[in-house]
Amino acid sequence: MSATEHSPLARKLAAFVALSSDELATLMRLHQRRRNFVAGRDMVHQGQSDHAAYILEAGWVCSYKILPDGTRQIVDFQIPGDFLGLRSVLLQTSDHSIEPIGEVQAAEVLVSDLLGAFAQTPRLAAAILWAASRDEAMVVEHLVGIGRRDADSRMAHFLLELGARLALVGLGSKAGYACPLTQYHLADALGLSAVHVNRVLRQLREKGLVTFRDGQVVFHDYDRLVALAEFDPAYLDQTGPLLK
Amino acid sequence: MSATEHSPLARKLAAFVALSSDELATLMRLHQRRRNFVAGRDMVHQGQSDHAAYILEAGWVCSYKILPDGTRQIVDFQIPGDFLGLRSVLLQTSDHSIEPIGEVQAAEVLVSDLLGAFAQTPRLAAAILWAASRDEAMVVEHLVGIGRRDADSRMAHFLLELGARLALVGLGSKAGYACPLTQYHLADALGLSAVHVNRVLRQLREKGLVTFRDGQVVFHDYDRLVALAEFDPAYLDQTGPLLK
DNA sequence: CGGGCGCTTGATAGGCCTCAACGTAAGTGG
DNA sequence: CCACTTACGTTGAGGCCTATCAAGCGCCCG
Repeated sequence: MSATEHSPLARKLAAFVALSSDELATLMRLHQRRRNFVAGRDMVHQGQSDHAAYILEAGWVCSYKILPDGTRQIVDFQIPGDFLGLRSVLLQTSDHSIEPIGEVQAAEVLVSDLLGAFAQTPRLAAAILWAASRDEAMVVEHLVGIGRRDADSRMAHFLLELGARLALVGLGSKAGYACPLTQYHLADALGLSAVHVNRVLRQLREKGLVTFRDGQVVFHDYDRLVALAEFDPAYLDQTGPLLK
Repeated sequence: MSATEHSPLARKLAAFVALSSDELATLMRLHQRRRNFVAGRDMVHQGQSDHAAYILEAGWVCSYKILPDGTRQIVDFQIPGDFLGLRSVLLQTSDHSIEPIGEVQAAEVLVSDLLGAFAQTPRLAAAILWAASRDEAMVVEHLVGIGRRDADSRMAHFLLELGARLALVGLGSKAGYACPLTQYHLADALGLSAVHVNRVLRQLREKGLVTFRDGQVVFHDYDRLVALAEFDPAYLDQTGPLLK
C-alpha cells in the first residue's frame, strides 16, 4: 500500500515530481498529530497570533476576511492535500480566518518539523514551495476574475478551477465532483449576493452547461463551459521546476 | 554612507530586522547587474518562460494579466525596494506580465545568487520570505477590496495602502506622495472603468479627503479617509518573525 | 411541530458601464 | 511657428448588471 493512497498531499506532489521512498517517508511523518474540526467553529481567527499550520486530509475549509461592515470575502477554498496557514505562521499573526466546511480532518504541522523536513530533503522543500506558488497563482486568478469577469463567467471559471484542483487529488473529473459548498459560500467567494448566485446557477443549468445541486457539480458541456469562462488551466498545469 | 542609503530594499528590510554588516553586504551583492527599462515595453510577458527576478531600485512597475477579451486586471504595483518575478521563477513560466511605469532601474537577480545568499545568511532569507508573505497579504487585501468594497472606499483604500508602502521606503508620508500612475492604471487595478475612476476621484476631492492630480497624491483629511476606506494597516505593520 | 437553514423567485433600485464628446497639454514634423 | 497627433483627463446621457428587499418553499432536527 503506497503512501499516495493515504495522503492527498503526497498524491498531489507526486503528480509533479517523483518522490523517493525516503522523501515520501519524511512527508508522511508530517502527517502525525491528526486533529478534527467541525463546521461552525473557525480553526484560525483573523488577528490570532498563536496558531499552527495544517495539511488538510479530509473535508474542505475556506479562508476569508470579514470587513467592518459585516460582509465577508472568501479568498480561497482548501481541499484535501492543501496546506493552510503557512503565510500566517510566517507573519506570526493571521490576516484572515479559516472556517471548516463540514467535518474536517487535518494534520497539524509545527514550523520546526517543517524546517526539519526541508533540511532533510531539499526536493521536498522545492515541491512544497511549488505548491505554495501555485496557490498564490490561484489567488491572483481569483482576483482577476472578480475584477474583470461578469457573474456568469466568474461562476463558470470557479467551478472549472475547483474541478481541476479536485481531479489532481482524485476527487473529481471532467464529469463533475462532490461539492459541499452552499450558495452563500459561492456568493462570498465570487463577490456576489447569494440571490444573484442562485440566478446565475439557474442560467448555467438552463443553458445545459453545468448543474450544481444537492452537493454535486455535474458538467453537462465541459467545452462550452470552458469557452464561456475563458478558462485556461495553464496556471494549474505547470510541470514545475521539480524535474531539476 | 550606509547601505540603506543606496537600496530601498535594504531600507525596507531594516525596518523590521537589524541586519548585520555581513548581511547588508550580502544583500548589496545581489544588486550588481543593474538594468534599465522604459515605459511601453514589458519586462516580462505572460507565458514567457526564460526570465529573471528583479529587485526594483527606482521607478514603478505593475503586474497584470490580460483577458482574452482584451481587458486587463492589474494585480499589484511594485515600488522601489520590492521584488518582482519571484513566483514566476519558481513556476518557471510566468502567469502574468510586468510593465514598467515610466523609467525603471532594477537589479537582475539570478536564482543561483539568491539561493547562495540564503545559504550564507539565513536571517536574510527569513527577511525576504517575510517580505514575500507581506506582498501576498497585500494581494489578498486587494482581492477583498475588489470583491466587497464600493468604488469610493476601494479607491481610498488603494491610495492609503500605497502611501503606507511608500512611507516604508522613504518616498511618502501622511501628507502625500508622488504617484506616476494614470487614471487608466487605477481603473485596471481597481476593476473599474477609467471614466468611473475619474468621477470617484472628483468626489473624494470635493469631499476634501484627497487630491490626485499632476502625479501627486495629497491627503487633505487622512483620518476621514481612513474611516471611509476602513483602512486597517495591521497587515502592513507587523513586526514580523524577524526578531527571532 | 416549530424553527432554522438553504434554496428559489419577483419587484425595485442603484452603482457602475458604455458610448460619446470635448478640453488640455505635450510632442512631432513641416 | 503652426498644423497635426497622441495621451490623458473631464463631463453627460442612457442602460445594464447586480444588489436589496421581500416572500415563500422544502427539509432536517431538536
